[in-house]
Amino acid sequence: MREDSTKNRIIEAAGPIFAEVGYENGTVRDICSAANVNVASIKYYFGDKKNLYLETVLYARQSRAERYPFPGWSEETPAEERLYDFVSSLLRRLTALQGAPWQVNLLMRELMKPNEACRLIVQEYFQPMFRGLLVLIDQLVEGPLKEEDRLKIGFSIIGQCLHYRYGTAVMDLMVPADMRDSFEIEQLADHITKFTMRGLASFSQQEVPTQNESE
Amino acid sequence: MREDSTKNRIIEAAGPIFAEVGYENGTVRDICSAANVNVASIKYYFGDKKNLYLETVLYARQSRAERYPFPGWSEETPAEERLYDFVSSLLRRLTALQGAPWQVNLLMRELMKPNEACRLIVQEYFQPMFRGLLVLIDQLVEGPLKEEDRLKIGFSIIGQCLHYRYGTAVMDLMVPADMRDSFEIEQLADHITKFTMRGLASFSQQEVPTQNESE
DNA sequence: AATTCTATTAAACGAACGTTTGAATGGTAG
DNA sequence: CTACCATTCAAACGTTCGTTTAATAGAATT
Repeated sequence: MREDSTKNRIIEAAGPIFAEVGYENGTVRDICSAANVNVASIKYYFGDKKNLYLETVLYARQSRAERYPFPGWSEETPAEERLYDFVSSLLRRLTALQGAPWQVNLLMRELMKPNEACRLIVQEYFQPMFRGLLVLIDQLVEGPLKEEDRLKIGFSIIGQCLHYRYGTAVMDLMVPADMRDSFEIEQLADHITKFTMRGLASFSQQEVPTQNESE
Repeated sequence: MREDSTKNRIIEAAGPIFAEVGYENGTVRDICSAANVNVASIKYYFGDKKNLYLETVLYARQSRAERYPFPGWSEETPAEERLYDFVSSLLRRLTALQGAPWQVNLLMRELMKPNEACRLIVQEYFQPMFRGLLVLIDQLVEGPLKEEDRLKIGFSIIGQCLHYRYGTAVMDLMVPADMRDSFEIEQLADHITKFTMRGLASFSQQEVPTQNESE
């Protein structure tokens, strides 16, 4: 799979192009030109452009999952440290503020299309991460959580992280150039961790509702 | 401007189309068909398609700023209530979880393009909101804040909100259907407000660095 | 050696797109 | 009535796109 076959060369050429300009703006001629293959190779190896795109997204997902695995903690790792590791890993995956590899850009592009078939693929990419986060949240909060609160807390955490990818326009506008040093991944992870640890405190002594008093 | 002129009819037809399928997938023929005008009208009124798109984005920005203005508070409004109002207004602007008017979708689409000229327009749309949020943060935190922390806190807040728009794929996947009732705007705003109020506590008794010990 | 399969190529096809043309329409002013 | 102007229209233009064809060369197989 890591070989220099023609099929792989096409995918590796298509990836950055699709990631940068999107599916409809990435022409097969550009891709084939970048891969040094004939345009007919698309039909020969992938059937059509749509399927080339699909295989490219699959390839991106797989290559991405192999890098930056979420850390495996030892038993006595403090919960706050785990949260920091999680946040910084996620930020690193998104490589906030700087050029991300095309795999990330492509997956992010897919994540925001509401009605595509590729969505399931992206969900496979995010769901395990999110489930891991939910487990982590349980460890951070003393006492049981309402399921909806677990989810909302999870969304609060990954929302803070993802914003450094989605909101680049806002970021670039609001953060002066001489302050970029304070927005490196370590410092962002530090902020989000502290902010979140405090935010979680609201739920630590929360009453868990009995089964009778449902809203 | 609110008249039923041909030009306006074209923009109002182009808006939902561009918002749903994007610039390159929205054809002038579809737009003109929806507006019941001839295709040549595009050139006649807008010059070309690119300019039609630009005017449509401008129109969306203007119509959107008029609705859902951020609330003006009285002097004695508690800071936490102001935060709740801000968050719920923002969420309402984004109309999380349900179909948003095309103006929002179009502006969101623009917000994520990193290299477009339209970006300045979107920044005009978001910058005042963000500046207002920074002022609010100052009121919520006792004592002075480092500028970078003000920004990070601001990003934490709008990150939590925007995620309910960007991350619809994750949301739809993780939130079971019978739990959607707990994800209405009021409850989301409630969660984010509480979560944020706690998170802000980390900064309330913070030491403000003297001018000498810069970074 | 003859045949078959795999891979690649130049060239063209048909469709869809943004754009443009040139005429027709209808109201208004001279 | 005539001339003028803004507006609308059907039709076509030129380009680009994804796709397909038919031919070719080499390797593998019989």
